[in-house]
Amino acid sequence: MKKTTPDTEIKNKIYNVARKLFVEKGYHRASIPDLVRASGVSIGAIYHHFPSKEELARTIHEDAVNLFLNKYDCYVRPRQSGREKVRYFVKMMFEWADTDLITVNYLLHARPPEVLNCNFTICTAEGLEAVKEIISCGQACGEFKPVNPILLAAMVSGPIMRMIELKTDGVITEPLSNLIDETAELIFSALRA
Amino acid sequence: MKKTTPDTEIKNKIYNVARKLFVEKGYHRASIPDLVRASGVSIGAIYHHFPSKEELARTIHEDAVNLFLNKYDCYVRPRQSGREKVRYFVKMMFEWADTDLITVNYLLHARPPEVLNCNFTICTAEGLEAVKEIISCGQACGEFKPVNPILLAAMVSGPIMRMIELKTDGVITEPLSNLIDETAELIFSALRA
Amino acid sequence: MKKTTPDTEIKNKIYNVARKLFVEKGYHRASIPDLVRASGVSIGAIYHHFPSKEELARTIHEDAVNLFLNKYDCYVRPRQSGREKVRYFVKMMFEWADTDLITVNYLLHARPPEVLNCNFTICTAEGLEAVKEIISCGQACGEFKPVNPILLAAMVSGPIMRMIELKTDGVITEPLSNLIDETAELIFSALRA
Amino acid sequence: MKKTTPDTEIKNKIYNVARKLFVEKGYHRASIPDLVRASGVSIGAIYHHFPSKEELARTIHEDAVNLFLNKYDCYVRPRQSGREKVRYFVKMMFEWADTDLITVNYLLHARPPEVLNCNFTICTAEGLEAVKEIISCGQACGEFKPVNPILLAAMVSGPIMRMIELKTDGVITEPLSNLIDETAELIFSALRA
DNA sequence: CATGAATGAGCATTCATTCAT
DNA sequence: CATGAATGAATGCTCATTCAT
Repeated sequence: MKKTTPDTEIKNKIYNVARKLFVEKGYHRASIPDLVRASGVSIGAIYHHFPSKEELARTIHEDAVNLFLNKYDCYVRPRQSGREKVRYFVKMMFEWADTDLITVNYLLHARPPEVLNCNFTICTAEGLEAVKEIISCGQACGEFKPVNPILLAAMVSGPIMRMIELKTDGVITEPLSNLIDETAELIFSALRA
Repeated sequence: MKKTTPDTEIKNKIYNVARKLFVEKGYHRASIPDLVRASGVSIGAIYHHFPSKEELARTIHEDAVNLFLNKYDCYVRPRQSGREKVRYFVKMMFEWADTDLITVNYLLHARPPEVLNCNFTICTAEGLEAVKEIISCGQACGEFKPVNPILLAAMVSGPIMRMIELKTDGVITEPLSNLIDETAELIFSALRA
Repeated sequence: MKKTTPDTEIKNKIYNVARKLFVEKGYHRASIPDLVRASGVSIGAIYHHFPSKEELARTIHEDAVNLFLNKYDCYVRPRQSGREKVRYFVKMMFEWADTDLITVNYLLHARPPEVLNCNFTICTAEGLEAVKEIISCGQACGEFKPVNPILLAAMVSGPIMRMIELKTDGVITEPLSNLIDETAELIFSALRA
Repeated sequence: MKKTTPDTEIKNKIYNVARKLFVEKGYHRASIPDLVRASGVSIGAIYHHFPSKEELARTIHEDAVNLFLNKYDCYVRPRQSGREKVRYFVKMMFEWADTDLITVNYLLHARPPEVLNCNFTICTAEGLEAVKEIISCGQACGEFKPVNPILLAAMVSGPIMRMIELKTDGVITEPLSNLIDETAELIFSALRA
């Protein structure tokens, strides 16, 4: 994994505050002056560490994607059955959301297409690939229904994303990790052949 | 249903172009000059018909919400079983998305909370109520699993939203209406007791 | 006296509301939309009766000037002595201010130079002439001090304007007409030889 | 005295040009682009140094008020008799007007009430207090007539303001300082018991 | 006569970015 | 490395005015 994450203290400050603001207010409403205010760092310092606001956003985004892919490799890929992969995918996302809702929301909602030229959410590009891999594994061994795989992918990612949104919006108040098994089971009961 | 939709030709032009741009570029990136360019209407005309950009967005948003609620009342509420309600909800959303993807996406993604003071997506506020109504109906008669209703709600709305996103992103190319039965069945198999 | 004052009901409405707003908010802050709001008259009607906002202001201003000159001719000019002229000038202004503070303030403060190309306050142009006439009359017959007439003019107009300002600002609450004799006497005691 | 006056060169430039334009054209007609044109400073620089046009005006205004109050404390307050106070007040204002007509006119005419929330001219608020102090001192020791003090105040401030206006309008061409004694004497002859 | 939709120049302000210190 | 003064394009919006009805 390419390490893009900042290492000096001040760079870290900028990075973290930026991620928070981008999620809270959206990329366009989070201005450099906002960032300066919220971080206590100078304009100059921001432009010293990042070539532009857009590049700062891209860095944050790519780090989140890489984190996602890493987590996926660790948590999900090693599982043998489709059912287990689904369970661990839910577990991975819910625990991550409990730990760092900001990053997860960035991944889900920062709507990079508006900002960057890439178009990534968990179910698009690399994200979509991950979920499709779960599906094709489950379908290959006859564990999942032999229907349109895109549809099954939506059955996996859709509820997970919704749950995280509902957590973010305060509709769900308990930790998502309490709901891992129930959610995974429900999703699995839709997929199972 | 309160009719907020514009009636003069030019007001309509502004309204439609605005909705399109707000979805395509997001509220903040869709500037008034953009709107002027895209619609051929003058700045003054926009402000003659709508008191502000924000109010224009709010009008569009409320119209979409009202449309959703109306459709829900017509399509979904009259169905007797939970299964039928789910099927007609999927049908309603997929056919709507095929007919007017812009409005549906506005509803799903325009993220009005950034802009407006309301916070509505199909699964929040009125939208959430609609889906919860489906769930509680299905649970009341023992048709659906007696688990956390929020979770079941996410199992309904999540996949639908995902499918519409995938259609928007071009991952799905066929009309969503081709996938109504399959999707509804899949969702139902997750919910069923 | 050239009669510029409007005669139709609607023209009158525009005229009176405009004068009020020009004094209250100043010419530049009193917008045509404000005028429409405050008068209930349509934009079109305003432009039907007056060629432009500036011309409307000029009309109002010239009427006020003409009114001033007429009043001067009636009240002040016929007086024989400087003392009487001063007394009647004070009387004229104070009674006018009690009756129609708006017009008087327009005359004093609308600062037409900002707006129009004329530069008139009671003590400039025609206004100045009036006061200078009082002074030269009083000086000619040895009633007033033989000092710089401009200075004496300032001694007449300055206190009168100040009193009207203080009335407008609410510092003086009683009718100015109660103060006519006292004021005139005070001014006269400064001028008298 | 709180020092609000700017200290960097560019801030000074903005400040001085703004004061000049506000007096010449009035607050509302003096636009930021005008300011940019007249000062050679960029828009950004203006907003870097002052949070808004209104705050810029308020700063200028408050500085002028403070300057007035300081001058009053130095020149007028130490005088013992009412006559001397009047003389020094005239002297202070006339010399100030000769030196910096712009600031004095700002104080007299910028009509901040339209803009700001304070309502200060020499004879209102702090200004009025200053003149009233002169009056009450003179009345206390029987030097001035025992009439309505507001009236006496108008006899002091009115002619002074008129003279400065006449100087500004070009009616008076010689330095006002030539007229100090004559003016003070005239005013005093009105006040004296 | 009267209306009000339409126009577009102009305004106050924000913001990403540069660069001299 | 770090600062923050300076820039000016771009934005949302207001307003005097025109003109078809």
